[in-house]
Amino acid sequence: MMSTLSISEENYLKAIFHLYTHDAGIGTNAIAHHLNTKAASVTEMIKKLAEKKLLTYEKYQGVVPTRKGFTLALGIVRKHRLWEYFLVEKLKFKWDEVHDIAEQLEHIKSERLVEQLDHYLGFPKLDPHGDPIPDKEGKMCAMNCCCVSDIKPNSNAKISGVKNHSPAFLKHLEKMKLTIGKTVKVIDRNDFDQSVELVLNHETMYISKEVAENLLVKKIKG
Amino acid sequence: MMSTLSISEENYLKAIFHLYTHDAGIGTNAIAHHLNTKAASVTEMIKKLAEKKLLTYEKYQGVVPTRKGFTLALGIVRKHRLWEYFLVEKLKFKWDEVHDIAEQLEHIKSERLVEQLDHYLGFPKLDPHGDPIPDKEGKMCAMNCCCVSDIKPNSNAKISGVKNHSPAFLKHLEKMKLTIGKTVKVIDRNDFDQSVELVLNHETMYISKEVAENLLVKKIKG
DNA sequence: TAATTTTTTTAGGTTAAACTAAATTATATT
DNA sequence: AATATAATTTAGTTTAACCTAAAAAAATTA
Ligand SMILES: [Mn+2]
Ligand SMILES: [Mn+2]
Ligand SMILES: [Mn+2]
Ligand SMILES: [Mn+2]
Repeated sequence: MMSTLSISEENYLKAIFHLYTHDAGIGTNAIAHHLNTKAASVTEMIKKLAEKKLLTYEKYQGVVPTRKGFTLALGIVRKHRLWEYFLVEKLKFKWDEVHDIAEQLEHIKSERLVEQLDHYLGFPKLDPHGDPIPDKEGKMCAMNCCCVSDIKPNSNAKISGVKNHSPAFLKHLEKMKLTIGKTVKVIDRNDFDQSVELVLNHETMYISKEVAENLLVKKIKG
Repeated sequence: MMSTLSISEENYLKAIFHLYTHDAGIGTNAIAHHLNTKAASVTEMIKKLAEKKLLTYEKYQGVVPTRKGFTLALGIVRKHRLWEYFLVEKLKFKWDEVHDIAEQLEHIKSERLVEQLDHYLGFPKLDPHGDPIPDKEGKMCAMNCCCVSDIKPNSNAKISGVKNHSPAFLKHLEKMKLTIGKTVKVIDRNDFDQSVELVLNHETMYISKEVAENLLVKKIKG
């Protein structure tokens, strides 16, 4: 009744899910770029997923995930983030080392495994990068955050996540001690290079435009 | 330099390793049966693995794993058994539920992951079925065990493993409380049906020929 | 609107891993 | 030794997932 998906199919579904939820247009090229394949391959796979009612597709009109496709994608994201949490909290990996391994682990097929793992980890709500972990029903907490570059000067904020997940960026943040949970005060934005001045642990520091745009925070009163 | 193996290649290597170390002849048919494929598919794969110097092969003469192939196979077995241990000890799976999941997990590619997992688990020496877990260098403890049917009457023995790993057999053993570590006294073997009489927890019980042949024990003095 | 550029699809091929059926080699039986 | 049986290999297909190059459609720009 529920023919099991191949790893490729799962990866396409997940890519479409991500593009869909990040509002970005879900064009054939965008999907191809996201998966490191070519547009022609995407068109083929899209047809197969449409056959399986995981998304709706009309030629040249792009795709939209169906309820079923969306739910399946959420399940893969759930696994990915639970495994990342496991790798960091239990196996002592750094937050910049876990994504590639989770890309493999997310395809392990066993409902029991996911539920037991979730239980074992204490039903975490957020993964090591601050991304919400969907629960068994696919529900996850809303992330009302914005990037540092959108914060008004002279306000306090708590670091809550990253937009860019590249190891290079993550390592850079860690070196600067800009890790999740830390509180910062945004002092000012420099018009010349869009760098941002802020205070972290009572010390003044400057972060580049690139960092400010990819570091997510939540405003806090004060 | 070390082209990474596909999941299929890994499964063939592992099957050959198992047949090889259990003395069974490594015929094309035996491998095919072990992997649920057909002999023709085996011949093809064998050629590829021989190309990669993971085994030696001469037409109609069968195969022998090379040092390199043997080492790689050991690495997969190591991962399989470490994951089984993890599933039972940390995620509270039963010993009859872990094999299929470990069949998937054993193919996750990350040296770091295996070493961290091993460390996290406390470098276990045996998996939930009593099979030895190879260490990082491929060394594992020798299992000087034999099946209950080979034990002389009136001797004590400790349950140390299973020959048959099927969930049905494992569940059956658990129901009869014949679990690893338990001590039993072998009383007698019945000539009529080869069933074996033994004492477990001060109670007399009979086990069938099939059970006696697939339950592994270590003799103990007394 | 017409021309140009970009995006998407189609057509046709490749590769890994499977399969069936037929041919070949090895082993066992008479 | 001749024959029958079993194991193995070869030949020829299939399928999923990719690819390149060309065609078609859509979006931009002039
Ligand atoms: Mn990730
Ligand atoms: Mn993450
Ligand atoms: Mn197993
Ligand atoms: Mn085992």
